[in-house]
Amino acid sequence: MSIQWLQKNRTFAAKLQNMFRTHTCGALRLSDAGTLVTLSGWIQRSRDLGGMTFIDLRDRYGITQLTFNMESEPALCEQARGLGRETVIQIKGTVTERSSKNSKMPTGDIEINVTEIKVLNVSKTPPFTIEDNSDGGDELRMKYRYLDLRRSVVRKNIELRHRMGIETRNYMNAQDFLEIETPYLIKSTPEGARDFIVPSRMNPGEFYALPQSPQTFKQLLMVAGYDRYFQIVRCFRDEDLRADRQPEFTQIDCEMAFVDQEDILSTFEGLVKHLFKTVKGIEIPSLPRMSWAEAMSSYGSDKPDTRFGMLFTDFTAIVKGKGFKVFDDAESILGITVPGCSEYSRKQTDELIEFVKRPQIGASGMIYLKVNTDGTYRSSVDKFFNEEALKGWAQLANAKEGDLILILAGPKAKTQKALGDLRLEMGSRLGLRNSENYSALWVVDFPLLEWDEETKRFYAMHHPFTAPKPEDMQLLESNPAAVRANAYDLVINGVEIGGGSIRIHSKEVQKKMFSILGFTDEDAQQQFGFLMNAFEYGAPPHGGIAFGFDRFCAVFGGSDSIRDFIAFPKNNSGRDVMIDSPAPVKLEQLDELFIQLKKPV
RNA sequence: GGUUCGGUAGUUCAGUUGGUUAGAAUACGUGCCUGUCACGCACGGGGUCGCGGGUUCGAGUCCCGUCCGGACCGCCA
Repeated sequence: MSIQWLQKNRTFAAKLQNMFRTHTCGALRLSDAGTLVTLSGWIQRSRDLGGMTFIDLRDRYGITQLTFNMESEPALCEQARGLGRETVIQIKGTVTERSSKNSKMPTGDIEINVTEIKVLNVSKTPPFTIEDNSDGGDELRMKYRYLDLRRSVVRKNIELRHRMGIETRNYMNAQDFLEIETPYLIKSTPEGARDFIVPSRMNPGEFYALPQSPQTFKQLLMVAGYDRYFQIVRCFRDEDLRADRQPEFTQIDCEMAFVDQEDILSTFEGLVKHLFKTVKGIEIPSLPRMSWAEAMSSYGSDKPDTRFGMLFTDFTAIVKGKGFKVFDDAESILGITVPGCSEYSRKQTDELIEFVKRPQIGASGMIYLKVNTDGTYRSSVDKFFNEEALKGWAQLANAKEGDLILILAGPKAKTQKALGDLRLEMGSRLGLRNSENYSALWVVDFPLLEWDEETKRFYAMHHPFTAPKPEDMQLLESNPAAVRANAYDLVINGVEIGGGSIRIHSKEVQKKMFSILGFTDEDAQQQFGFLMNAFEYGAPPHGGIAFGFDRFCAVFGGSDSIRDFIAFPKNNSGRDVMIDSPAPVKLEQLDELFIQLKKPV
């Protein structure tokens, strides 16, 4: 698919010819036999058979086999034998049909009978092999990322990212969106993630911040009348990292004016479908919508993996108060029905108990019910519940003979999360999370606010510019926690790919929002006065969405980690091990910035 | 801030209950080989077992500390 896409979209091959090459290493076919060609590339590997030597010459486009014959060209053959891996060479020769073809290679029908070799640059022996199954570990591959990028598996990811970017721009352009750049040196704001800060030499003691997103700027563009904006833009967050989180990452950032939630969802459902179709060649059905409340109660997550079932069953009503203390003390008793696993051994169920008790999951235990194929029931709480009670559980959970019911009990939110993790684990164990299958949906009707016990205040679940649903507006004073927002997330295969909302466009509502979030009027004015003032000059109703571009690419590439979709990513500790950053700076540099370190490092 | 797994040849890894000279594969070097394509065969070089301390007659192996890397929790509007 990658090659087809490139052929369809490039005119490069025709323009390629120059002194270094007439063709790429992926271009030649049997129909080119007899042509005199010049190729340049890297030596992937050579095979010396004594009488003759084969070299695999590699570039971005593929691999072409070169042959050297001891009988006809002994000097050239000797020279070829002496060339090490990753040497850069330029050769001239004739395209020849192979006597033994290799059907595994696109160029496998031909080889180049070489008449001239020019070594353009030699290479040290690379620290790991430049192959699909490289022998290099992650750390080494990152240190020599320029070598890692030569591997076709990584290159395909980078190409995928390029196609995603181009097709995004194609779609957005066709929909009359303008791509507009916004500044990277902006101002630190208290809400949300920690900012990366940048000292200002010309304004001693003052600092820029790198944007976590262009949020306020895109809203100001709406006020300015640029009613369809997008940008593929770098964003920065100084928080701890994960396989799917980098300190700098890329968003497809979008905003529209004179729209409601429906308009936004349908516009960007179009983008999602366009990308699936043009990049993956898949026609996906219309995206289902699920309320946040349903996602939490049925999947225990606001980003449900809907590639498989195992929805939650709430057992609380039928098992609580029957004399089993664990259940009687629990706020919520929830379970999933795992199909076809009633034969699980004691060892296997113990393993699952171990799994849910890990501190990261945090359940205090797990109860199971095996609905055996002979119609009997076997549970870990047989002492407390008779056969008839267990039968009731199975009925409630819609369990068939041969199924295994796994039940967790405890505080509601914690139990939902733990069971959600267990559900994903069971999905993985049963092979139901194939990265080639796609299940995308919108999660809608998020709560506007989230209460934080530690700081005893509300936080915006999405961000403080999100508009409450008009019908919930009256609850804003009386019961803020119950207010739902016109906010939505795009979820694909259990990964949060995008999120957005309808924004507040009235100064009064925005002021009220800040006051609920604990801002004084002065703070709000100081931090976000520029936005609220702008709202006084005819701000249109507007809303938008942003997609995590790296994650989008990773999901399309079938990977959990975004690192291989970023040319030069950082490691778990935010370090670039190739250039060795971050790094100390000279004292003179700090002096210029009027910065003094607490302790000399 | 926390949990957890790992660090041994250039590289990926094995190394049993603490016990003789730390192994394999691959890469690298040398030689042989005319249809290979992960070519094959033979030979060879290659080690501060992350670092520091401790226990012990004896530590790659056990203990403590520390550094580095991976995954995760907290965090990430």
